[in-house]
Amino acid sequence: MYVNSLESLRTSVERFVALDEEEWKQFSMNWIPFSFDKGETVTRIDQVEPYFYHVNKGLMRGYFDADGTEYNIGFSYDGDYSGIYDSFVTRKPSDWTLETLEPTYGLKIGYDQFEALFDLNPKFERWARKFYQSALIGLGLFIRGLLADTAEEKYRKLIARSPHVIQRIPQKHLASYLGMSPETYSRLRAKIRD
Amino acid sequence: MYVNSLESLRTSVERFVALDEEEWKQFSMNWIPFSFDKGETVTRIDQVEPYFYHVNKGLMRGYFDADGTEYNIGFSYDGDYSGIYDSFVTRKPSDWTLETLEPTYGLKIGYDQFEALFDLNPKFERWARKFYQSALIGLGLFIRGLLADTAEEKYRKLIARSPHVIQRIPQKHLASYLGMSPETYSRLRAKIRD
DNA sequence: AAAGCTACTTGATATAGATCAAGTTCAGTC
DNA sequence: GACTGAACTTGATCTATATCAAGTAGCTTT
Repeated sequence: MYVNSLESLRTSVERFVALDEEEWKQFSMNWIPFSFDKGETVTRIDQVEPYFYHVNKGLMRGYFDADGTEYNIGFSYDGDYSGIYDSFVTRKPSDWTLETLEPTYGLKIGYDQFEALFDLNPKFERWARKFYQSALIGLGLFIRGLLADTAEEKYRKLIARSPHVIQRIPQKHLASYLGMSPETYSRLRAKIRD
Repeated sequence: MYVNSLESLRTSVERFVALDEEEWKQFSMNWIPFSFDKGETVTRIDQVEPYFYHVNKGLMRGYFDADGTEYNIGFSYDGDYSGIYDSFVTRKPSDWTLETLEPTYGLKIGYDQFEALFDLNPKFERWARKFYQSALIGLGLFIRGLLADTAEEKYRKLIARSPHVIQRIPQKHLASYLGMSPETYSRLRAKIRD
């Protein structure tokens, strides 16, 4: 994919702010490579999220467990940011788990280094503001679908919106992401195949 | 409440960043007072949200309408920020409506003036970053409840968390906020009164 | 390539909560 | 301060989706 793993992060960052070479050097200085096998737990419940991630290639899911049932809040893949943001921001133990669904590698940055970025250059804080803005918009759309859509509408919108990604994610996790049981998901799939 | 309406905004802003007098003067310069009666539509569907609001006193709800059913995503009251954030950020017409449930007044700032703040002083961008962070955390909690809690659990958590505010909000809007019908809300109320 | 898991499928049944319906109470208006 | 429409309550019924169950297909590991 990317020979130099920094390029993937740079592409993502420059979606929000343009940086010259000197700025990029400063920005990228404290990010460190990470790599996980498939099925590894990256951040576990009761842990304080130490890192903010950028996924170069791979796939992760964020979920929480309530009485043995898992609820996925979202997935991060090639070119996405990732992490347990509420714990990262509040420095309080997490209710959430971050786990890989594929071998996943990319770059991560620790909390103190992340915060230090913002004192180096206001552009970096602008990047973060825009990142949080976009994350907020994403969750707003997600909530809208959860509240107003029937199971069938949710399923139809998902395949319209993300035809490729859903090939890579086990159905039970997609079902959980859409707020329905795996059986319901499977039945919708059969119904809509026609 | 506040004799000088700027003081309410300042209290909110300084929750995230401390400002000296000069900085505060710069920050507050372009905010303008607003005032609405009860039941007024502040931002309507298909409008591009022109303002970012700070509610000094009063109560607003944000909702969207799907086939005649309204879904509340949240409320803003005394000391809260408010607005249709996705439209404000993307400059695209809104699917959402912002409406007052009480006479509401405070301060607002236009999009260009809001963005201009961030070029004046990096502290102002830090304030915005932290605001979006906190909004993101709030929506995460909201989603968690929607996905995993039963109607009764949602109701119990609401009265535990917001005993005072719920006195001010009509039940049908609280029901919609919790993702249940007004009848279910009413029945839970009767059940838990015991 | 057989064994053993886990993921999916499909059918039968159960249920939380929605919808429909008919009062009742309450708040705003003249 | 009676009138009117909206908000709430309570009961009866309905339904979308969950849960339970049993079988099948598809990976993984040796």
